[in-house]
Amino acid sequence: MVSDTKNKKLIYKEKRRKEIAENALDLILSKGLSNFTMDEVAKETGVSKGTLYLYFDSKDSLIITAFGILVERLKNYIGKLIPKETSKEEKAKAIIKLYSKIIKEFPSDDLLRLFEILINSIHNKKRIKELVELFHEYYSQLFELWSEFVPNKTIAIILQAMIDGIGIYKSVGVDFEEGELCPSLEFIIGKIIS
Amino acid sequence: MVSDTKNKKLIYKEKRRKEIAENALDLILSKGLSNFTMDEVAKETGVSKGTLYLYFDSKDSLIITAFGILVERLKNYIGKLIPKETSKEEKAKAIIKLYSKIIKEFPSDDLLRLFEILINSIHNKKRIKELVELFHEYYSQLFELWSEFVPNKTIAIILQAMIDGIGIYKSVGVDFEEGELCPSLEFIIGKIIS
Amino acid sequence: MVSDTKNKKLIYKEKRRKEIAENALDLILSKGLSNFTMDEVAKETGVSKGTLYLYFDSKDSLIITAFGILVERLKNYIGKLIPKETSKEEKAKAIIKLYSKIIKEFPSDDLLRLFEILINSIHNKKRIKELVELFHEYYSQLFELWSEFVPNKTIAIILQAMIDGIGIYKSVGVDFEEGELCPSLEFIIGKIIS
Amino acid sequence: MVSDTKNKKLIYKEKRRKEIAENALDLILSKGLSNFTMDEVAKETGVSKGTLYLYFDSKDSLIITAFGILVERLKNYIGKLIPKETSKEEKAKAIIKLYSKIIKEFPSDDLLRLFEILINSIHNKKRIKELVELFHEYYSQLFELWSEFVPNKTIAIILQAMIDGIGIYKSVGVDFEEGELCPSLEFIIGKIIS
DNA sequence: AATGAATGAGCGTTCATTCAT
DNA sequence: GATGAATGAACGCTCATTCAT
Repeated sequence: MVSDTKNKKLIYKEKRRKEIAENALDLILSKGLSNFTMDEVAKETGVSKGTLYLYFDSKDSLIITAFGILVERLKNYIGKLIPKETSKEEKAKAIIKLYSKIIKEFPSDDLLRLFEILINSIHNKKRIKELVELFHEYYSQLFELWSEFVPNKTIAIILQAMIDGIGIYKSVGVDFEEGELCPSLEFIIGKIIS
Repeated sequence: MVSDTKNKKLIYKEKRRKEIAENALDLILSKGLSNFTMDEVAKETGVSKGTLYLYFDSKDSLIITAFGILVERLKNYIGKLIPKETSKEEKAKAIIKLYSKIIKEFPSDDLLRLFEILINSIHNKKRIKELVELFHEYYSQLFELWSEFVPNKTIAIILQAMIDGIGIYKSVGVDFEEGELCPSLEFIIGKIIS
Repeated sequence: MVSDTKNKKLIYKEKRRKEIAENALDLILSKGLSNFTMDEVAKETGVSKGTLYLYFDSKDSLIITAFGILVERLKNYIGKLIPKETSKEEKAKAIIKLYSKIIKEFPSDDLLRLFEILINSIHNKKRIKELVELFHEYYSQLFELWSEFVPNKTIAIILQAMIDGIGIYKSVGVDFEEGELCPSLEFIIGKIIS
Repeated sequence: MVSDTKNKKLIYKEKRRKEIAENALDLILSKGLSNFTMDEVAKETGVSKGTLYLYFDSKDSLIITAFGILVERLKNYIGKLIPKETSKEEKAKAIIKLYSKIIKEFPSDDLLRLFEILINSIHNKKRIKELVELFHEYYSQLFELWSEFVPNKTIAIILQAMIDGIGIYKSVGVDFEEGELCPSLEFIIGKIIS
């Protein structure tokens, strides 16, 4: 019984933690990593600022948890889009379609903020270590996607880097010929997985 | 004579401006955009904080100037490596070699910080506008490199995005098989410009 | 009960706000509007500077609140002195006496500072708007005093302007024949309300 | 000869001093006493900031000199308007007209700034002493104007205080019935000098 | 467990004044 | 005599973190 109560409490606490982190993430996504404050997180969650420190040691650890949620979101987003086709040819087509879709929807603040958080944390040893671990969860899923079509994992990673590079380029104002982007992407991917 | 003295002063002033901006850039590169302060720039340059404002209107304009220097650095770095070969075939080989070199030297904090500054400035309308203009100077040079080998400019941009994407990936801790990276890159570029 | 606690807190908070504003007012009165700093207000109140900003959005809003207290003080001061006589003749005499008293007590820094704050805020659109609203509370009370004896409101205002003008003159060092001031005032008022 | 050169220099220096002070005054009139800077004075005069300190010991002494010029200006303005009529009756009418004119032209920033400078200097012992001396030059001229029509000097001062009070009231936003102001003023003055 | 008042170190910026040239 | 670069103390304001209740 006692352990039941304890369990309930733990579950409640975990729920609360997540709620806070989600609000933090929303703020990070909308205002940028270095423009969001603990005050706002507290206000958004409807608790006092002190309460945040019952669930998180520091702003840093809140950022890390928020980052984890972002990674989870992106994983789910991609997961749903991953082609289930069995024939290799159809799968190839589906992948091209998938990435065209992703790219079309850029600038996705989500992806950009993911890199913002990562890049901004490079001088924070402790933080970057934890973030990179979470980030791995996200990209390893993507690399697998390519694995069937390319000679080795490194090429898979490079292709994924290309996609993210395009996203960042779009976000920071590189001017793509809007109509040319998807066909060009298809052209490139086609060449490689052929 | 008078104009000589004036000229000397202007040159001196310009030199001072650059000195400050370079110190600012160093600090940005070493501590990150959101961790560097005017106090530190002053200390590093050996002047008082007030002096900085004789040369720059605001922290923002100092950041923009520092960014300009960074862009210039990257341009020079690339400029020196750009192949002068005339035969198309040799040029192709040279490009592959060039990018292998660039990638090998990553994680170059320079490139990463360039994107950090850009990404972090997205919520600052005035600043991002000026940064993007400077950024254009950098990447347009690169796009030209590819133009001979690809059907359109967009593909050139995508290839460059891929290179930058790899740089960012390396910087944030994606683990490339060190030995595989360059050959893989060559494989991809080869496929595309073939 | 809950609402009781809440109430207590609100009252406490309001008390604190007032305490801060009163200290600010004291400083304004003693050092002048453009010489008082948030640091001093904090020190005087015995709190940290940051705390001030829990109670006031800005220095401006603190000034406005302090000004409100000053207006209130002046209103109370005048309120107590306002004649309750019913016969018009007696009331006239009482008014003359009232103003003689006010003038005798000059230079009242209070009144002078009231105008200092107003005059110094003329280039601050937002602030002056709020100050003038508060100022109205003060002088409309005074104008009524005269209304019974003069043909129109404008004359009432002018008479009040005269009183304030004398106050300012005394404060800035115009040398009145001390013994002549009150009789002269009585002479003038007598002429007008006759 | 030597003394001639010296003289010339002195004259030149005095001219320069005045030029600087006039620019300072213009800035004070347009931006307010606590909003003008030595930088702006230098820029406006076309000299370096350091040069200002060859002509003035401090910002304070520049303010005092500028104040003197303002007083001079007001004296000239009034001087020109002072009635030269010989018959007492005509002179009375002329005075009423004169003050109607002055009041109509309010809010004259000039007069308001005169009081702003005075009021703001009350906590600056050295400065206020010098200002008051200059101020006397201005108002003593005005008091004489009334002297013929009133029983004593104090009443003359009070009437002048009334005029200045109206000016200040207008400047800080007291709402006069525009059409009523001059007739009311005439009514009051008429009553007193009758 | 939760609060929210309080802190205090730190930030970007301003400006009267000085002084080597 | 004139310069203008440099100073440095001060200012208003912010915010992650703490702690008594």
